[in-house]
Amino acid sequence: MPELPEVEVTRRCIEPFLVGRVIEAVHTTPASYFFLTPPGQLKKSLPGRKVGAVSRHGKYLRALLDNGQTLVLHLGMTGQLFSSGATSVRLLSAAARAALAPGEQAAFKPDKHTHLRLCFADGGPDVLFRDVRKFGKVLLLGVNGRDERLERLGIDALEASGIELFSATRKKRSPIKSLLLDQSVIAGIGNIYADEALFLAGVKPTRPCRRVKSAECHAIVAAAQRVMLRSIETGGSSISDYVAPDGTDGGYQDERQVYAREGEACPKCGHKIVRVVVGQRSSHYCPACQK
DNA sequence: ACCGCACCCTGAGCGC
DNA sequence: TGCGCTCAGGGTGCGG
Repeated sequence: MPELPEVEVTRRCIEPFLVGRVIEAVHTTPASYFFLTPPGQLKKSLPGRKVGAVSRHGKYLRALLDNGQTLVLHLGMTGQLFSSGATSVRLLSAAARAALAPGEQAAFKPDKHTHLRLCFADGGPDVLFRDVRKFGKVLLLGVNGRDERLERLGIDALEASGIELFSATRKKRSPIKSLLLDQSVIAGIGNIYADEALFLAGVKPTRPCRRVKSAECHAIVAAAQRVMLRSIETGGSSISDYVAPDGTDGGYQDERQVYAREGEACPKCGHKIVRVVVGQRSSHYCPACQK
């Protein structure tokens, strides 16, 4: 599931396939809530546009266009952004995977889940946006276009300090885990990195915000940044459907301490990792190390 | 005002 | 073998 590190890895990988290229044609699936900007409008507005910088805020990607418009992408739960040259069995359906000989890699062919496909005037590789569960988003912002969901975002998690988190805890009663997932406070932290950060900081996910001390907030944010930077280095977490744009798997899932390790031994003390539900999300922690 | 929860979607995995 | 149920979860929006 793409969180900040996976989105950043995606940004770095897809940037060379976007920057400086002129869009020639746009292919999409039919209109759905996936398209905040209707497909018809994308097909009308995007051709002829040259792509400039590709940036990221939280889990959102933004591609600046030469006319001042911005193409905004959110990978949602299962979004995959990659170039047409990528090969990976992870990009294929289970049925297509089963048909492959062991070890064989096949080039990806656009399927019913490939909601956006950008073709370029230079005739080089296409850029594809595939999303099985359609929780992702595509939005074309006008020159001075504003979007509430983007303006609501808090400071990017890599730029944050404990101060933003601590000041938010003073106003809330909810569990600290829920606050970490609140994108309007700190943007980019998702379920995996929230659990990992709370483990490293020794704070139980269910602890009410008001009972989290300032020093603990600093520790949580520092830990979140540490695990996310490390995850970016290793190519992100390839749990669920995430795959980097070059078709490779990330490596961070192998470094998880607690996430999806219910019943396993805590790496610090050997206690069994426990799973509870906090704010409709499964949360994993060590009952001995996290108070 | 704040918080919990349903909902959007599809495929994997499991039990019968 | 095959069907049907459950679960996963980011973000939004509603209702208590």
